[in-house]
Amino acid sequence: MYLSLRSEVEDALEAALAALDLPTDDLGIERPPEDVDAAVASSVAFRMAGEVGAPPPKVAADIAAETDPTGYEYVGRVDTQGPYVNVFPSDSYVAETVETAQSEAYGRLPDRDTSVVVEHTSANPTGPVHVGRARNPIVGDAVVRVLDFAGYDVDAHYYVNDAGRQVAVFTWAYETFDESDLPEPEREKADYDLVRYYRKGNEFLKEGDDEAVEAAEAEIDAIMQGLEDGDEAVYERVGTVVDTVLDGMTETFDRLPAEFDEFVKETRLMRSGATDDVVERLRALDEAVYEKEAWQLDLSDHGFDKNLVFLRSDGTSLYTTRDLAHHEWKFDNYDRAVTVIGEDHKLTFNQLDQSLELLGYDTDQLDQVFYSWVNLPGGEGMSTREGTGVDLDDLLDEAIDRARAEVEDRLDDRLRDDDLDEAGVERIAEQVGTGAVRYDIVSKQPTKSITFEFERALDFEAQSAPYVQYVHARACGILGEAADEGVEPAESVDPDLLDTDAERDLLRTIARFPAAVDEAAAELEPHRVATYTRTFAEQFNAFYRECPVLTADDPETRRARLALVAAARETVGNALRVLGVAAPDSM
RNA sequence: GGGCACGUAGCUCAGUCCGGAUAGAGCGUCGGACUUCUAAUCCGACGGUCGUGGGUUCAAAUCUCACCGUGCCCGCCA
Repeated sequence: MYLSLRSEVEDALEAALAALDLPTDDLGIERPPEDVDAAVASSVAFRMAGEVGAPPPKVAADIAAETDPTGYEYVGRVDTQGPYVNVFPSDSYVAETVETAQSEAYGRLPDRDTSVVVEHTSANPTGPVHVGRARNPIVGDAVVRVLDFAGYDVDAHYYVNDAGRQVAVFTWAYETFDESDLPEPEREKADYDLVRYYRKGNEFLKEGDDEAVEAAEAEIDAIMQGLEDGDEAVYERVGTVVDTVLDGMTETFDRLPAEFDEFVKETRLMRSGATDDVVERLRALDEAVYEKEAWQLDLSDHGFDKNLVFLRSDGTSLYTTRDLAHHEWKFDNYDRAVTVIGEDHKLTFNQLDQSLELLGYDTDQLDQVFYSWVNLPGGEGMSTREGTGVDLDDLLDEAIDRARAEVEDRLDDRLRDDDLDEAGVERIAEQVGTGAVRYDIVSKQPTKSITFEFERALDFEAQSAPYVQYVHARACGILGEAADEGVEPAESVDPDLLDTDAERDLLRTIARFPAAVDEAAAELEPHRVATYTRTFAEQFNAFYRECPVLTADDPETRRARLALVAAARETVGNALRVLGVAAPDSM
């Protein structure tokens, strides 16, 4: 609705400016500050003041006078406040917003007939997911949801690194060490079970005596070579380790939840011949050089100091080589490809982008979302290999425990009489606990680094998931109560019935939701939706305070407000779904 | 040394892409509101040289340049 209003305002302003013989290329359309009542505003008068030779307020008044709302569906009154031209929405804007927002699909944008593959997480399958890695599935899954909601046809992919050196080390370690030499696993789960071998192996390679390490390295190299040569037995050995660990990790991702449509293995691109094929084409490029027995791309003419090695001197491919084949495959199968990836991969990714361009691809179809690392207080990093950091499973457990304690605490002085049983307590604890962790991460700009603080992530008060979830629960509560009393939301609403500031502010915020989705999708910034939910919650709470619904003075107002509550519930419910945060019916 | 990112209140963050209305929240501190649709809520007070300095502009947190600080990267690892 807001998007339509905005484009109508553009048309109306353009027409007014043209009628005044003024340029129409810069309309200065913006959203006014919260304490200004207009829905859309323009600072165009500043820009025209010089041209016209009159002070901005005078110019604004002239433009406003020339702007004719008739013929526009959503443009109501046009007014000025000093140098600003302010546009107020029409009655049908109000009525239509309340009506359309009551639909389950509110905010979902029309199909764009465009397929997008979103690759995210793609963490090495080497062990339990720790909090440092958690930013990727959380942001990645939110990007998937935002794009889906914005009308794209989205597939979520996890690119499995099953051909790298680390996996070879892992396979060797798994086959070499005996369980009796390992510590107890921290959890009864496949990834915790197997990571013990990986850690033991790395420790051995670091501290074992030279001769033994050399022998181990030879075995590891043999595994790498086996993969490169297409040795089925080696694929199978590696696959056993990778699949087992990945199953454990997937269980953790499911808790968030972060869901994948497909796990694409690197080895698939080796076995299919795609990697060899791209190597041939890379070698044929003008930028290809053969130095120190390794094939590389000299990208210095394209702004890269460092050569990109794509074939080792022993003839094996590198991660980036396989990733080039991987991206060619994406280009063949999708209209767009988005990768959510840590900023430490930025250089490599830019080289990959450049290489794809040299291979003749249109890399405008390729987008990346880079995120910064998550650190522990005190500047300590997190490492699977060394076993430092906070496991995501532990964080989620703790979050749910705290949420459960919170629900139980509130049980006694709970006003609402809805017979909350044990399953209900558990349901709320999981929705709130998991939601809090997820929201804490998804609500921040990915480019900013995060210092992970347990207490802050699990603060259930304002600016957290529970704060927003509570709004949804409150709306559900009112609607449930109304249904019990046999009161139905109004099907069509007389805008005059919703004319307090609180009602109008809430309505305007509801109307803006599709625009928020559109912007978040365009910029690949799901945190914008989180920012939106926060504003939304504030507006709803103001409405809740100011406007009694069930005890409103007359039946028409009651039903009109109820319709507004229904619209609010769908809006905040869908906003939470876009973020991947549960929307509880009660709390 | 070079490249990229970040720097907004004591702390955690929006706002920066696309320059415009007194720079907004939350946490913390202090003071208030539950016989009224759920107090995981709300209201109020206190708190800011938007890292520093220059430039562009009628107008700069936002654009631009320099500098400072922090992080990441600069491997025949991923």
